Amino acid sequence: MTRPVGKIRDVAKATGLSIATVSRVMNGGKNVSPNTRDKVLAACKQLNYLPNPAARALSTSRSKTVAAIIPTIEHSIFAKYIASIEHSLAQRGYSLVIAISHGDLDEELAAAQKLLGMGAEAFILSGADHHPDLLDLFTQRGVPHVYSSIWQPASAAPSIGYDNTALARAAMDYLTGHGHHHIAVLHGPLADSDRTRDRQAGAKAAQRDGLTLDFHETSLDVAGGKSATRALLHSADRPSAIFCFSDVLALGALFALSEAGLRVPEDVSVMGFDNLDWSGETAPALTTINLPATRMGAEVGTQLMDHLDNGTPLGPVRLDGAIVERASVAPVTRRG
Amino acid sequence: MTRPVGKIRDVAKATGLSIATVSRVMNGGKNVSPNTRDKVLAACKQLNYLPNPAARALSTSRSKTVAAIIPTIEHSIFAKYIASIEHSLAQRGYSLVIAISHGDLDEELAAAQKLLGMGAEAFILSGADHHPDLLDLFTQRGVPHVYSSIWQPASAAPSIGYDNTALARAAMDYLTGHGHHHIAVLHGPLADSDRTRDRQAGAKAAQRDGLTLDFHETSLDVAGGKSATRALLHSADRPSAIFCFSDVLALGALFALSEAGLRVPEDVSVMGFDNLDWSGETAPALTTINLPATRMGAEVGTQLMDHLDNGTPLGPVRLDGAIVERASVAPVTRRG
DNA sequence: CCGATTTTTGTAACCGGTTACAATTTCATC
DNA sequence: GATGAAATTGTAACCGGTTACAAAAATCGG
Repeated sequence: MTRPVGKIRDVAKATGLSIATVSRVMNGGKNVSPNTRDKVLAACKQLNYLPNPAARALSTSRSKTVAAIIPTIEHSIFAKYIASIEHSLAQRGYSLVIAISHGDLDEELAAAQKLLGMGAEAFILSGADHHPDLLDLFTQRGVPHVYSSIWQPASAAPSIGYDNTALARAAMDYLTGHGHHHIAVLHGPLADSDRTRDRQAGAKAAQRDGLTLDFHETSLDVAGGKSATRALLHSADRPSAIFCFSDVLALGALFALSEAGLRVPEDVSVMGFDNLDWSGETAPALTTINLPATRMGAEVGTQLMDHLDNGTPLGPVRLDGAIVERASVAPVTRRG
Repeated sequence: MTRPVGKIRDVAKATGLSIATVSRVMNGGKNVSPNTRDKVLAACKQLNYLPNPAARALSTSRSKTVAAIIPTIEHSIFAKYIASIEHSLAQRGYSLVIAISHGDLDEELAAAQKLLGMGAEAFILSGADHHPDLLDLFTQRGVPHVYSSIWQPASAAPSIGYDNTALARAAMDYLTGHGHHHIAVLHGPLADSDRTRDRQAGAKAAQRDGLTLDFHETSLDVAGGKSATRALLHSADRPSAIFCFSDVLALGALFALSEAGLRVPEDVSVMGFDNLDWSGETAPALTTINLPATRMGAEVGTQLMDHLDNGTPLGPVRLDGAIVERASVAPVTRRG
C-alpha cells in the first residue's frame, strides 16, 4: 500500500555524506558544519524524507508517546482536559494516545497493557483508585505515571489535580451560608469514581444540626440530573437547594425544574461543579465550581515530559478550584 | 528510568527454544506445537515479557496506529465520534492518535506531518476541505485516508459520513411544512467548515417565494447561539422559527429565549442539528437531526483497518441522518 | 610551519523484533 | 522398517535508524 519512501541511506547517498552525519542533522544538528546541514536539509526535502519513527524508537528506546486513560470523553470536563494535554504534549513533539475505561478498573488494566504494548512511555490516570495489578505492572517496568483530577499528597503515585473534598465542602458552606437548611446532593455512581466519593465526603463534612442532606445517586449525564431532580420534587419536603457534583447534572436539574414550573433561584437554588464552557450561559447562569482543567492538562503534560526528558522527579501538585458565583443560587427566604 | 525488561532472547533462553519460535508464539502461534506454545507462554508471564512495539513496527513496517485530526474535541458531536473510533480500533489492537486543528488548514497540515513522523499509517480527516499540500503529502507517500462527517461521492478521498446538504434541506422542509415563513438560521463560522457551508447550501435550496430566510454566523458554542438569538429578537420582525446548525447553538437559543420570556415552541420554534446525548432532555425537548456519529466512527475504523490489513479498497459510505421530532417545533399559528 | 586542540565526518555495532529458507522431527503408508 | 509428506524448529538476514569511537580536517598558538 504505502509507497516506498526515502530512507536515511538515500539521503546519505544523495549528499555524498555518511548516514551518521545525516542522522546528526536530523537531530538538532549539533557538531555539523552549517554547510553540511544545508546540503542535508535540501536533500531531505528533495526526497521528502521523514525519519522512520519505529527505527528511531528502537535505537533510542524512546517513543515520545504518553497515554491517558479516562473514564469517558463524552459530555463533561474530560474533553477540555484531553485537549489541553494534547496541546501541551504536541509542543514538544510528543503525542497522546487515549483509551477509555468507562470507569471500570479491569477495563483500565486491559487498556494499560495494550497501550504499554504499543510503546506508551508514561501514563495519565484519573483518580487514585486503580487495579492493584496495574500498579504492580507500572512498578515492575518502572513506568512513570500520575493520578489526575484529584489531589492526594500521600497517594501511591503523584497526584496532580484539585482537592475534591475541600471544594465540595466549600460549596456546601456557600450554600448553608446562604441560609439553606435542606440540600439535595446529586451525584454519579459512587462505585465508579473516587472523585465522586471525595466530593461526597466533603459534602458530608458540612453536616451539622439543623441541616438536612439528601444524597441521590444517578447516572452521570443530563438525563440523570433531570430524572433525579424530578423524583425529588415529588417528596413533600422539598429541598431549597440542589447541589450537583457536575454541571451536566445541574443542567438536567435546571430542565427538570423548568418543566415543573419552579423558578431558579427563587424557588430552588442550583449549584454545579466543573464550570464547563456553557455553564455561564444557562438560564439562569449557573453558580458552580471552576475546575482548572486546562492548567491541569498543561501541568500533567510538562511534568511527564520533563521527567522523561531530563529525569526531573514527578511530584504532586494541588491546583486551585474556586466557586464562581452566578445567578442560580440565592439566599433562602422564609416561606410561609 | 524504565527498568530493564525481558526481551525475546531471554524468553528463548529460558525455554531453550529459538527466538523464531518465540516470535511465532507471540503472533498467533500458527505452526507451533501446543506443547511449545504453552512453554513459551509460561516463560513470557514468568519474565513478564511484552514484545517491543518499535522493533516489531520496524521489521513489519506496521505501526497499527491511525490518526484522526479533528477541529475540536470540546462541546459537540466530536467527542462521541472519537470515542466510537477509539472503540472500534481498540477491538483489533489498533490505537488512535488524535490532533486538534482548530478548524485551520495550516494547523491541520502541520499536525499531519507530525503524526506521519510518528508512525500513523492512516488518517481520518473531517470534511473534504484541506490544504493542497496535505493531499500531495498523502498521495506521495501513499497514505490511506478518508474524509468523514461528510458525504461527497466525488471527493478526492473516500468520504464516510452523512449528507449535510440534504439533511439541512430536510430540516427546512420540515419547518416550512409546519407553516414557518420566516426562519432564522444560526451557524458557526462558514470559513472554518465545509460541513457548515453544505448545510447552508441545503437551507438555501429550500428558499422559495414567501419564505424569509435570515442567516446569522456566530461562534460555535452555547454562548454564540445565545447571543445570536438575543440579537435577532431585537429586530421588529421576529422569525417564527430558529434553525441551528448545531444542538450546541440551539441550547444557547433556548436559553436566550427563556431569558426573553418567550415560550418554545408556542412563540418561537427551535430546531437543532446533531442530536447530542442531552438533546432529548432540554425543556422543551429539542427537535433536531440525528447524526450517526457512533456508526460513522465504527465504519471509518473498520474500513481503515480492513484496508491496512487486507488491502480492501476504501470506499465512500453514506450514513443516514434523520429528523427526530420532539417538542421544540410547533406549527405556526396566525398571530393577530 | 608544526604540533596540539577542536571540530567535523565516517565506520560499524546495536536496538529487538520478523520471516524466508533450511534443517530436523513426526507421522502415515506401504 | 523404509519412504515421502507434513509439521515443527532453527539460522541468519533484515527493518532503518542512533551513537560510541576512530579518523580526518580545520583551527590555533607560538
